Amino acid sequence: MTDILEARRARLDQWRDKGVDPFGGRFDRTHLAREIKEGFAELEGARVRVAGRVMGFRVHGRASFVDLQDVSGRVQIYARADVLPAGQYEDFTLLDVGDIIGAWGSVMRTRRGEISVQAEGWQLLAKSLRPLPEKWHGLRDVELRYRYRYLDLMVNPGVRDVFLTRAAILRAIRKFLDERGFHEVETPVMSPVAGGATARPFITHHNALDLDLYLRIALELHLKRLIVAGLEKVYEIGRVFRNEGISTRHNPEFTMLELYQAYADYGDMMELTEQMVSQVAQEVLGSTIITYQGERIELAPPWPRIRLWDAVGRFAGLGPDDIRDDDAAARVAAKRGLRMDKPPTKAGVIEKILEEEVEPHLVQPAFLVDYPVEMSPLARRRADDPSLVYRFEAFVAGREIANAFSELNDPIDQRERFMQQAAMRARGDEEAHPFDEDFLLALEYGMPPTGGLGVGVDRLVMLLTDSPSIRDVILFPLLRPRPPED
RNA sequence: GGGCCAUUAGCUCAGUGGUAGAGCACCCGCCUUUUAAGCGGGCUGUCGAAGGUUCGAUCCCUUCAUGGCCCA
Repeated sequence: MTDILEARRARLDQWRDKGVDPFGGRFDRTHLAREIKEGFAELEGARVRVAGRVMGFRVHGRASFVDLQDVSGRVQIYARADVLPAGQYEDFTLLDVGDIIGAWGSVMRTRRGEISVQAEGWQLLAKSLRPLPEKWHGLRDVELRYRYRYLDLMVNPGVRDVFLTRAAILRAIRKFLDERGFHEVETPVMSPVAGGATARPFITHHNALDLDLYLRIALELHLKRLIVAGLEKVYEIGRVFRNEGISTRHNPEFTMLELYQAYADYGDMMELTEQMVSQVAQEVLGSTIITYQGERIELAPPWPRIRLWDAVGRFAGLGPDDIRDDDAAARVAAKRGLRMDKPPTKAGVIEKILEEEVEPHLVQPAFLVDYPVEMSPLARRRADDPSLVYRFEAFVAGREIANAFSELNDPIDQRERFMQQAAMRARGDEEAHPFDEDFLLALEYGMPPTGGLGVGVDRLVMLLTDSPSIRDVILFPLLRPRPPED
């Protein structure tokens, strides 16, 4: 190991001795690798300037080949001693795999048909002092892939595609919403109360104010204040933080999209959701039909609306009367042997049954609608059945990808809901929604009827990139820190 | 939190109760259309950590660490 590092350092000194700065300045580039390959018919013979990392290096005596990788892909550099200016070929053979260079010359095709740039000159832009992972197998070790993601991206081509697709998805979402008159806003990450969802927050501390603050677990309550303010159509795409376990579906920090539309309701949100997801897929993948982990899924609207109690009845054989209140719920949980990690309240047991017995059946897109009020402290009650709220969750491939409701704008009902949640917290449910007096104050000024929607962006990206783990779509997933060894 | 699995060279992986291996990478030489270039020669180790069993442990046992998968 140290041999390789020493050899690279020696090479570095060699460049310096030659008067070459091994960490050069800017380089004017005219073409990306892909542009040269795709435009070869017009570019053949033309002079181009390319830059990138040396990923392969084949020396044949007085001629050499380099595979140069830039963000778009790879193009070969063909260097000949009798074409390059005096001395430059000899220097070229001193390159190492991993070095970053710029080169210029004419576009040509080799005898074997490889589109190449025949170098007429080149320069070193950055010396690499460490060996790259194995060129054929790439970086396989999952821990190393996450820990040294830059190497993963460098040598495993599919990984880069996933993250470029992620960027395209975010672009498509913003375009979709901007075209519909939504305003993108930014709200606090740190605040004295972490509400808008049921989850345990992270806590931090502001020194000058001597104040404990929570990292947000949702965007909801600040965005609704903006609806009170009259912005009418707002959205935020931002990081939220939940202090829970790590799994293939959970990372402690992840990205949520939330949007709120004044004078709309959850029915409008359903239409928006199915349109947005299918249009984003069409724009990014060129189709509304996707394959996720071997399942063929059609995302085009309309998606079926299934009442929650119908789904629970069909898949679990239970009705509202079986889980009428907390005591009944506890009996069902005991009878079914449900392993509850929270107290077996009505909300908790229904959530568990959905998770275990209903959601796995929802492979094709579907909306589960009309949730019990106990599960939804921020949603408006149904006019025809006050035990239910106007809420839906959208499922694709057995996973929740969106959650939405007609927002509760009655400050008196909202206060009662917060009090119910406080009671649940007193009974030991650490995830119950906190009481937020400041939010109630905003509601008391009057919030128009509003439809709100939350989308788990990482899960959407997983779906559209056929990724089995959330860590495959998060660039730097949380790992225990480990000091680098040398 | 529980179960199972993994951890051997920079990377990808074999392997054995008796002085540790391959390919890639790296170093030297040859080679002017190669592309997992080729040919010849060479170098590469705290076998995750600690303790135990043993004449002897990378291998067997225990604990721990990190990670993965499954369960909760």
